[in-house]
Amino acid sequence: MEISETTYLDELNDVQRQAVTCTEGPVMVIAGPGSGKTRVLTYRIAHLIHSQVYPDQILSLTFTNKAAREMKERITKVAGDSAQRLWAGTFHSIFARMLRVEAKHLNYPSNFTIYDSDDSKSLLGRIIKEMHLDKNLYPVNTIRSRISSAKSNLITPKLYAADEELRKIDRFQRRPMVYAIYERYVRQCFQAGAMDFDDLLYKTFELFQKNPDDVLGKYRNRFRYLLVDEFQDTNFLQYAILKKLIRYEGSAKNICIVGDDAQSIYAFRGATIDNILNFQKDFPALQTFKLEQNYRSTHYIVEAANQVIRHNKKQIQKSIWTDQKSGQKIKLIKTISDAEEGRRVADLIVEFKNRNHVANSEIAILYRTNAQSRVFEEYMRRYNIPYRVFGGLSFYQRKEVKDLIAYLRVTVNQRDEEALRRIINYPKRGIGNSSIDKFSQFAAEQSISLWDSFDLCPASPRVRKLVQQFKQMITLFTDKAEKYSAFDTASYIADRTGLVDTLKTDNSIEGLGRLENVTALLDGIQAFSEDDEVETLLSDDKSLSSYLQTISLLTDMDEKGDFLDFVTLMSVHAAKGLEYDAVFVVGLEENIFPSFQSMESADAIDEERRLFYVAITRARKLLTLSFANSRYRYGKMVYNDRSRFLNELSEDLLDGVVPRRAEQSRAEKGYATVRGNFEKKPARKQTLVMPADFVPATPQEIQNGMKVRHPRFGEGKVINIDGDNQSRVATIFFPDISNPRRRIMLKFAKLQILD
DNA sequence: GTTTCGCATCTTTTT
DNA sequence: GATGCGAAAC
Repeated sequence: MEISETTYLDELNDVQRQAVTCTEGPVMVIAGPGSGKTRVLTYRIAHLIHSQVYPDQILSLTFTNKAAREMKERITKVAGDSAQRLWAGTFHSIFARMLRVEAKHLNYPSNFTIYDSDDSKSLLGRIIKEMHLDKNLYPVNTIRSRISSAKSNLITPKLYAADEELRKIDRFQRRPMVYAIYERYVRQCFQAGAMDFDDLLYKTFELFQKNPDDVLGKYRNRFRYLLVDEFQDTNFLQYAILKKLIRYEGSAKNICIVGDDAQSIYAFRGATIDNILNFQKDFPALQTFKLEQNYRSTHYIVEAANQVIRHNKKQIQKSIWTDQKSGQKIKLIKTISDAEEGRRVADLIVEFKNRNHVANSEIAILYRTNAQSRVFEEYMRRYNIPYRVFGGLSFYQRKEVKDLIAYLRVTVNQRDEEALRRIINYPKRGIGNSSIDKFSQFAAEQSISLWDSFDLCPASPRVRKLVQQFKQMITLFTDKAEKYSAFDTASYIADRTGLVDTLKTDNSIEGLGRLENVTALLDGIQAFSEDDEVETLLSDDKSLSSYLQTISLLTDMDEKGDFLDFVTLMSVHAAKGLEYDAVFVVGLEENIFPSFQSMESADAIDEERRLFYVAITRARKLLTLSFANSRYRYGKMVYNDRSRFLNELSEDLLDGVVPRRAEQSRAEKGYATVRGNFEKKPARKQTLVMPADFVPATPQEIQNGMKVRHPRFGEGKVINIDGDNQSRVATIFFPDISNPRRRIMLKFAKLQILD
């Protein structure tokens, strides 16, 4: 049953209605928190369908599966079942779906494997090892993000190798071989018939670039209307793909982007605000709408959000307001320890529930890092409050689940080296590391896959026999997968490999849990195989290969369980787009929120502030902020000052306040502020505090022999200068640190001249 | 080839 | 505090 047009348009305010009905040409909607953004997006799509646009001509891109699913559901309510044919999904899932169809244009198999970040990391680790590079100089995480950002900026290995700027930075960081690692990583992924998360975007661009007529043309014709949610979180590559699809000669340029620069919290992984700025240039006929009325939160909460975000200079001008009552003041809680913080929050949750009779599902605890969840879990258990932790280890990342999935992956794609290595000797079958290394080396020399080396590489009769047995088993699985359903194949594999039997012999509590997880995985596969309701990447494709591609893009946010009543525990990042009656933002301390990694750059602090802005605007009625004087980190006690963000709130909004001035900072009292445990010197001079009016010296100002101060390393003396202009590098001696001779690239350093 | 133990590192945030 | 890796023992 559909709702008539007049009805749904009546549910919108003036600006919202304009944003919905202005369907032709480029449109930008700047949407403050709680301003009805989702409503605008869904009604806009519904309106298009009402205006005789076919649902499958509409492409709607979001960042999470959950957002996409909700949107589809809501549109179906307004526009009827035909909305199911809408193309709505995450960038990654929509493009994976296209790539599956178009794989042959890229010389990839359509059942290509999607490498998750663990796969990428283990592949990179192996490459670094094989190249005999020092893993301390080449940490996988750093290398991975370097490669990821190269891909996100459309820099191929070739371009990377030729890019003097990039190479110079790498050399400066004593990692001159990054380009070679990148080249090899890309080659191995291709060899394995695998794409990583970035490839799903990168290869889509490449696909469009290389096949402008037959492929790109097809999708241009199909998608007449584009919608992009959370546009502030798109990166260069995502925007490049969007432009391919919509910005061409003769295009109607029906693209609608929705976003909020104040909620941009993914700059760390390449999202760039430039996209919003460029959008106005790339689409001159742009019409802009600003949604500024907040319908979600009480006045106090909206005001707090405004006060905080005001400290960020770079912003699109807008003023968020609400006509709601003041509501309850914001609770501010100070505790002596992290455990105490857990207890107080649990107390308040009980109190809030008793007083207001709200469901658990209306309550959320939000923290900066997933590791902070532990104390809260403990107290939720102790108080018998049902809760659920999102983030952290997801279901599909658990060892036993990954093992079975690895078998399935190899069954579908034998070249999938990450999966193959995981299971070739699990359960134990006598094929150890030295044998695998031999095969692997041979494979590299011959440029063939590890799997193919099993037949070609010379080996002892014993190893040969074992490997052939393994190979036959997998081939048998592959045959099964072609004849039987994904579920039948998977159960057969779980049985035949002895995975389930191994787990059954373990009667410990954890062992039982593991068995349960494998059973749950099999249940999931069954649901996928047999249940039409379960969403798949390609709606009609129930193959094992389709299953694997589908789950590799799921996160535990996407698990069901909406019907259960639990308190939500999650990171602030994960909470974006969600809302709750009562929100507890915890751990508001320097070095945590804002994170210590952000301390040295003003831009990073601004991003932390936007993150805090996102956190507080999740609350509808009650917002509670808390911080602890001490907490355990890596099993060590650390002491942090209250977060600077708390000082950006005016006292008249706060309740239960610790008077700010009375709360003398530890640094003022002369204590050394312990920042994690990475610098072990206990009584370090307070060189970390830079004067408020501090302006960093320009690279040219720094001269040999000068005394300078570095925000992290303290005072030091310049003992050498080399390079010029942009690549001017100083060698500075910092007596206060463990490794006192440092080479500092002046372009990046924030030095203060002391002479 | 397999197991065990000690050590280092980890924690930012996610598709 | 947990995990994962490498060296050394088995």
